[in-house]
Amino acid sequence: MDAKEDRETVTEAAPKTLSDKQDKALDAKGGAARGPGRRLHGALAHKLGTAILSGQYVPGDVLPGEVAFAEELKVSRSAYREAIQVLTAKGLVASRPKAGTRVLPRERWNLLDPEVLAWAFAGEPDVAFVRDLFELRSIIEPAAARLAAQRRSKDDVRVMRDALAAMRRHTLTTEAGRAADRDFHDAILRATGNQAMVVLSASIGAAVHWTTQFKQRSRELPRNPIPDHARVFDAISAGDADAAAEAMGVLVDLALEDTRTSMGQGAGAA
Amino acid sequence: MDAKEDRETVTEAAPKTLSDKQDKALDAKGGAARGPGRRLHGALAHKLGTAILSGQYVPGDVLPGEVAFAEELKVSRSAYREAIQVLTAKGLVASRPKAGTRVLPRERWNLLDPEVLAWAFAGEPDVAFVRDLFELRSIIEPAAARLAAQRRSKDDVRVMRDALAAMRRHTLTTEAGRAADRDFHDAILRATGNQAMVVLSASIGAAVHWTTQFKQRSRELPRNPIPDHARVFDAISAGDADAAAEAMGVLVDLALEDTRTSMGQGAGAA
DNA sequence: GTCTCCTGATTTACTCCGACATATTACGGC
DNA sequence: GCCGTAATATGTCGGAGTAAATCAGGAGAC
Repeated sequence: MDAKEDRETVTEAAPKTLSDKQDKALDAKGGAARGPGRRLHGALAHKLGTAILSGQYVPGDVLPGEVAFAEELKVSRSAYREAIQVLTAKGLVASRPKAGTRVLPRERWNLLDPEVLAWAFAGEPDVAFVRDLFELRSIIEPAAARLAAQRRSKDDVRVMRDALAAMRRHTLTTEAGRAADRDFHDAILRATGNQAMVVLSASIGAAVHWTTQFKQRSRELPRNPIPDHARVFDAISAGDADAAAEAMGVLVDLALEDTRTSMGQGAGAA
Repeated sequence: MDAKEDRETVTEAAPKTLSDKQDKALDAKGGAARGPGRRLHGALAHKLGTAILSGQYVPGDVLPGEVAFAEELKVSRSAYREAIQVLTAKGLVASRPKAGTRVLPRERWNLLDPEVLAWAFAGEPDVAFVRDLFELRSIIEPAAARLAAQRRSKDDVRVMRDALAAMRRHTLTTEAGRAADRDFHDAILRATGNQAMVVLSASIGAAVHWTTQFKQRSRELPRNPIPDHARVFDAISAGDADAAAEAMGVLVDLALEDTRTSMGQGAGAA
């Protein structure tokens, strides 16, 4: 019937046919919505993960017992336990018989896990953490650009060129433009031929994605980011390692500056 | 009575009082042993994780159905599912109703997760991957040393001095010495005051730990690593950022060289 | 008299089981 | 060729029983 109309909304598959009981229970608690492809335990993990990342539970806190908490959340123990296993796998909590499930110290958290990163940015982001991420980015990306300039294949260059063109067409104000931005940086990391770099790319890309959203939130971008990207592309394309590293360094610094001023509206960042 | 005698076997706490049925089932499959603090689903996740990391299952492969596989592994469906949730959280697999559980492409794997890293080094390590990790290390650690030189507190310096002293006492041939080595590098990462760095420290530290074991496996260390570390310490202690970065660069390069020659015995590394 | 070590009881997570609900794929009818 | 229907595997549920770690109590040594 109207299934076709729903399809026409394209892109992200909207939550459609849902079980009534479970979602009401979660929605009632103000928690994460559940959609297709998003199982109950996944939504639970999201809910609990954001609660921990937002400081609602601090390291050392011990969660209520399985039976009590599962009942409070209106889910079965199975679903609750599976959610806890997810959090355990990401280093957020640890459970032991008799001792209960307690939140681990922050340094045990896998903060570079893309999902944890998403949880960290679900609420108001920690300004200090964003600064740390950009600092990491300012170390990784110039080095990656240097390696990419030395090792890039024709195919890598083509992908980067396409991404750059897409960035020109749409701008960073559109989702398509931001996706192109991610593709551009991702292509550079991949061109290094280093698996570890590619994995970090997923994390850093996620972080950039979230911070970019915050930039957009406050006002129009004051500066055109295309020339910076073009300089990086030209250097990598020409195989000039030093120039690539330097251009990328400039790009990241400027991005950090933009983000800082956008976010600093609330907090007094120097 | 004889409990004391058991203690005298020292080092690794041997699995002692165990449930009989489960462990026999796992041992029979040649799988991961289960000990205190190691739950059944954790052991299962380890077993399946190593199977995936070792290439026993390749991306795109679909695992047997829940009921069939759980029965084959001699565990309940609950325990099996919880193990799968762990693998899902680390990006190794994804399950969908009717479609089954399939192994995701490598770029989706959270290779920087300490546990995944451990699984990767459980069997014969991939030489290319070790090279990638050292390349990442050669980017991160010098930059971290630079930041540490600028920001280190008195306390940081003290921890580093203690670790260095411990390295001198025990050598890298003992476990205590290797722990001191980890502490030293960890202290540097922490001294940067950057959370993201500290998290990476856990990953890189794990990687270094595993590769160091491989170095030990082949032969005595040909070179004394203390002077390299001492140079780094002196530079950081003196607050000389450039010297710290340079000394750390040398240290990592030499470590890579040692590892390469040790591992290259089998594979023909240039 | 105080402290340490051992032993036990209790609480909690862990594991297992069997059933039902739901989502997705694949087949067959229109 | 499109749409509805049925089959199948994952997802969710609730409860029962097991194993393990912590806390409290008591016996022994200093």
